Amino acid sequence: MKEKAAPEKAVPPKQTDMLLRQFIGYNMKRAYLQIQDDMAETLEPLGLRIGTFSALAVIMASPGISQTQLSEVLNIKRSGVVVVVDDLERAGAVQRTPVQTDRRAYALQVTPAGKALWARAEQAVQAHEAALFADLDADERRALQDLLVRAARSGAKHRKGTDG
Amino acid sequence: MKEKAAPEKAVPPKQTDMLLRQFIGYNMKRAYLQIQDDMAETLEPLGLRIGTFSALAVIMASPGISQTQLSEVLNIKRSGVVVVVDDLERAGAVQRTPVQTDRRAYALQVTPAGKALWARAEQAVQAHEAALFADLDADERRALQDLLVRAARSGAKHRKGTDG
DNA sequence: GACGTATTGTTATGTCAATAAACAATTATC
DNA sequence: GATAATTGTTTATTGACATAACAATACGTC
Repeated sequence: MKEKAAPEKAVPPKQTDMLLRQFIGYNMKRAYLQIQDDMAETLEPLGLRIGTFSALAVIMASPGISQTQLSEVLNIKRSGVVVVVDDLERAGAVQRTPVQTDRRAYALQVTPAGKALWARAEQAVQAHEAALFADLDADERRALQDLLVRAARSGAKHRKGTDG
Repeated sequence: MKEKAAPEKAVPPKQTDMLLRQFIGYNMKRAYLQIQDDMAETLEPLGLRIGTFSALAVIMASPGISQTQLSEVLNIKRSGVVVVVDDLERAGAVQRTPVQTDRRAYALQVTPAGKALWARAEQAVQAHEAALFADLDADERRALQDLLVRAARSGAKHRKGTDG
């Protein structure tokens, strides 16, 4: 069920993605897609997707946050936040609370059920990452975290001049 | 032009994505999206997208490769390869060559123009990554590369059991 | 207080990359 | 030689976004 007829000369000894492996972007993409797929599988039984999981985390950490603020933290547009919050509200995990000082805005709150859901989700993802990165010891995992944060920062800084 | 009316109690001192920063997946996503956007900008003047750039690299490294094999290397479906190869062929960078032993398949070849294009693209992306990761020294970049490869491998291994 | 402007959340629509499903032509297998 | 599998392709669908317009509300200035 693998190679059969097709040109045998192709895909010889050496790796076919040799020329791509030199790039951080390529390796980052491969790692990211792997992790993302696994993460989605982990969250699915809890009724969460990556987007709703992330939003729930932010609202947990910042109760009363507005949808506009949430969109800035998550780096998506306000219109995108609507469907995410709709989803979380439909699941009973989050509530749109009126803001006294501004009747346009909602203050987002995590319900008790939402807090319980977050506890389960956080634990599930922690366990998942622990299993996923079993090959990396604690030091290596810390190093990876640090390098990823710095890479993102570096990208953001570099981007400042060209994204406007 | 940033925060104004909205609930001041929200987004207090601490980071609103505190609960997410513990996860490698979150930091990976942020870094990846940064890099991907920048990469697309770098390739655009050359008439390439990330997908076509990657395909060109693989065909460079494995002349005569078939579209099915290419789809396996790039981790996309055969139907997705069609548009990528169409694009590269339209640009005159790649050619679909008939295979003697199998009249269904094409052996993909990079044209002279395609080789020149690859040389320019490879150099552009190398320069781009050098600038993008200027904050990381050579050792750190190597370490990041290594950790990303191992993370992807770890994910793939972990996935073996659950993706069927 | 009244005016124009800005902001919040929302809806509708588009985009982009990728998948899924079906297909004709060809090849492999028994 | 009949049946099954494979290659590349087309068409339709998905998902996760962005864009653009909108009503309701708030702000800034006179």
